[in-house]
Amino acid sequence: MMQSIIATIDVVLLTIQDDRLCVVLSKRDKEPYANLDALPGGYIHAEEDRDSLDAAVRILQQKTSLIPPYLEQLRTFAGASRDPRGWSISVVYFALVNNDLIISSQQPGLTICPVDELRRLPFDHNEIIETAVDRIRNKSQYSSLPCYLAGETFTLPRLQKIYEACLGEGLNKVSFRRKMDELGVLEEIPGQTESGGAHRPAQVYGLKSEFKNQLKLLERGL
Amino acid sequence: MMQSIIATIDVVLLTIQDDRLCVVLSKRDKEPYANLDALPGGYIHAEEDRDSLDAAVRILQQKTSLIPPYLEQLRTFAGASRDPRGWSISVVYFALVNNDLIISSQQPGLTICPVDELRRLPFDHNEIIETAVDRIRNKSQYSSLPCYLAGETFTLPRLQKIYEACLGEGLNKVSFRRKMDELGVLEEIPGQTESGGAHRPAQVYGLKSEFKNQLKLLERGL
DNA sequence: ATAATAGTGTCTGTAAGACATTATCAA
DNA sequence: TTGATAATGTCTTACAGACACTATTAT
Repeated sequence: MMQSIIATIDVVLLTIQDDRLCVVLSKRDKEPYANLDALPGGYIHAEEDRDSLDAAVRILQQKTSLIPPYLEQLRTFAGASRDPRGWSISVVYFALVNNDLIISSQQPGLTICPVDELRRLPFDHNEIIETAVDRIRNKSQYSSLPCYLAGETFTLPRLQKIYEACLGEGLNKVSFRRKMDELGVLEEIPGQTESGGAHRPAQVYGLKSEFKNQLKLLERGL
Repeated sequence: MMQSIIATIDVVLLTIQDDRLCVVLSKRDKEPYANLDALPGGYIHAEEDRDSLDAAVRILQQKTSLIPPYLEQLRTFAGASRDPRGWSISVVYFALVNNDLIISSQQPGLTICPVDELRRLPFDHNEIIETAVDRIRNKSQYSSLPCYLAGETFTLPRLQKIYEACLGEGLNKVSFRRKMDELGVLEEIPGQTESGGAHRPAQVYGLKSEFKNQLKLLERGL
């Protein structure tokens, strides 16, 4: 005789705030752990979700009012002891979004917290976030992934800060620029510069349209 | 009202046969698709499996009589249309094993098939295997992963063939050996060589014991 | 002018691949 | 000896990081 298994989706939504990698938490409105901050999540709805990606998009939309520019499956966390309701499966998704979009979403109950300053979270959400941070660290080494954190337009110094926040270490400026050039996903926005103080203004770039929905990989890492 | 969701495990068990990357298929003993070859899989048993890894080990043991030296989660495939029984979640694991162990397991109903010669399989198992091949391709570039396909002892030319089968491309011998040296997971077995014909015999190596249960990563890939 | 950061040129050490040479076996 | 593969030495080229220099702004 089979006892029933709870099927849920959780999303690790990452963003950059003050040059730091942060995770977006949502205050839970139901038990268990009502009123505590946790990863945005919810049940899979077999009647309306065609697959788990569908479910992740729906849940993210409900909890954060956002459609992030990047969303992929992270991993599944499943077992008897991770949820007080019983044996549960959580298919976890991993999303990136520019901080400004979160602010402008005006969704109540959201908290943005640096990933290295998290307190104890409900369920196994700390472990899940660790896994997500490992993933972004890894992919940032050889792909255009962090560009999805940067918003529509950005300067190269800004993008380097984002890569550094993702990787958790400083990068060589010359090498970084060579690699971005090699990646070939950026396009200079002609004539547009950003003057951020008493110094030479920086050229503004955007993602080439063909890479807005497609990661580009490097042969050798950064 | 929630309709129930089927929770299963499938395992992509990969091995090397005749210098080719192969997947181990198991003849299904139940409907749907009874008597067809498919990935070894089964229901999660909430009463006896503590988590999904437990379930994968149990199912693999039942279907193949094997405990592979390497087992990790691959990805979850979930949706309404992948299984005729209804909305299903399959948490898929990815395992590596030396071919000799499969032979010696004597388990009936197993087929070993090159991954590039697969016919149409039940469910979304073709897509799942593709994902697994992508994974091994990727990890083989910068880790000791393929060593788990090599058995207890092996020569460097043999290991290079295995890496090449995983990567789907030839490798430079000198670079390969430098990288294996840099990885530092191998130990020469003193005095032991393998004479495979009318030529100089090759030195035999094994995995250092501290790496038998731990992947080692390269800073830069092969 | 000065300070501050953006952006680029150039040098150097390292690492990867290509090639060649030596080693060791069977026939 | 010959042929085959193992194993290693060495050369060349490419690339990553370091450093320095130029560019352009605000004050």
